[in-house]
Amino acid sequence: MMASDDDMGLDNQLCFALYAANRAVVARYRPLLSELGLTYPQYLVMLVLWEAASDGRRLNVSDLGGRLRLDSGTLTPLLKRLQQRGLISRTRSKEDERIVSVGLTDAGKDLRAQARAIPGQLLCATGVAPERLVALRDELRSILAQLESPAPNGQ
Amino acid sequence: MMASDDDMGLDNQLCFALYAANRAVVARYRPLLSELGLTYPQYLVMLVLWEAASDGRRLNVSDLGGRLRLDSGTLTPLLKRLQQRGLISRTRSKEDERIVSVGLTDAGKDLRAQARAIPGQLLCATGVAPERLVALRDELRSILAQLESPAPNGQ
DNA sequence: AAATAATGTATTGTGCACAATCTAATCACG
DNA sequence: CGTGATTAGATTGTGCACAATACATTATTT
Repeated sequence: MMASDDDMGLDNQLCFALYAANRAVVARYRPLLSELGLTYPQYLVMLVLWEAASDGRRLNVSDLGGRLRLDSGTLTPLLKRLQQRGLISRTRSKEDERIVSVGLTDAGKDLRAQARAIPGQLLCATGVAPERLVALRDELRSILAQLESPAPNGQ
Repeated sequence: MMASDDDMGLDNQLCFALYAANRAVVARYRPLLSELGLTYPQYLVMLVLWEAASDGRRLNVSDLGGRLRLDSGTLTPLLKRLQQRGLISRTRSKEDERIVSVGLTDAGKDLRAQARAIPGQLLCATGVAPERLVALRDELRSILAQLESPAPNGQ
């Protein structure tokens, strides 16, 4: 299968669109999250914790990493900052001292109420119909799944 | 217009899909670009420079920033690293000493031949039909344009 | 011409991402 | 038990991103 310059064009255009759109979304969130004292990755961590907390669950660092596809090199300092801000607690498991369990403090739980107002504003800012956003989400998930699957597809 | 929890769901899912898909694409590029001694953002800069060089043009730092939506705080150190690797030249304009003009060295031009092989492999790795990728690109561009437009759309 | 403003880039500081390495704790097995 | 392998996090180092600031150069104003 030959790679043409047209391939190069589409691939590069798609890569840049993905790269730029993601940063544009983050940029739109930034001032809103700044009011909560959160960065965008911190917000994503909080979303996962809020969801788990609604079932009364705590999560390990590796659970968070699995959900967000982030490793300990990213999560450890991020979680320490959330802890310093009093939003989460980090405790070593008594059963297995290697494991660090992460849970929300009362302040962390309370922050959810303020965060509720944010997503609607962003959906609006995209100026795209919800059903197209659903389709977009599904396409991105499909690509994500493909890229995460092993298949380096020799040749 | 009320924001429901469903809104929160879609928005968060879309944000995460965008965030994760972008990083997954970058991760797929990484080993390929590593053979060229480039990072992903450096590769994007080189793409812009390769395109300009085909017309014999040099670009200012602000031109690169406009294309890639990056500011000098990101570009200056990135360009210095490309210069250290001998891929680009950075020269102050004689007419206006504030301006730094960026152009490709011979080594930088030669690297394009090696880079040609890369995009095809990535298109293949997505496992998605080209026409769907075109549609995805256009959706992302549309969102990007909306988010970059001023319209905070009061209320 | 002198003062002021605007422009283009550079610098500094914070916070991701991720590779590579390290450490400590658990597990597997003889 | 003890040895080695595995696992979960933490640490270190590099390179983006971006806000804020600084700096030098050019343009504008008076």
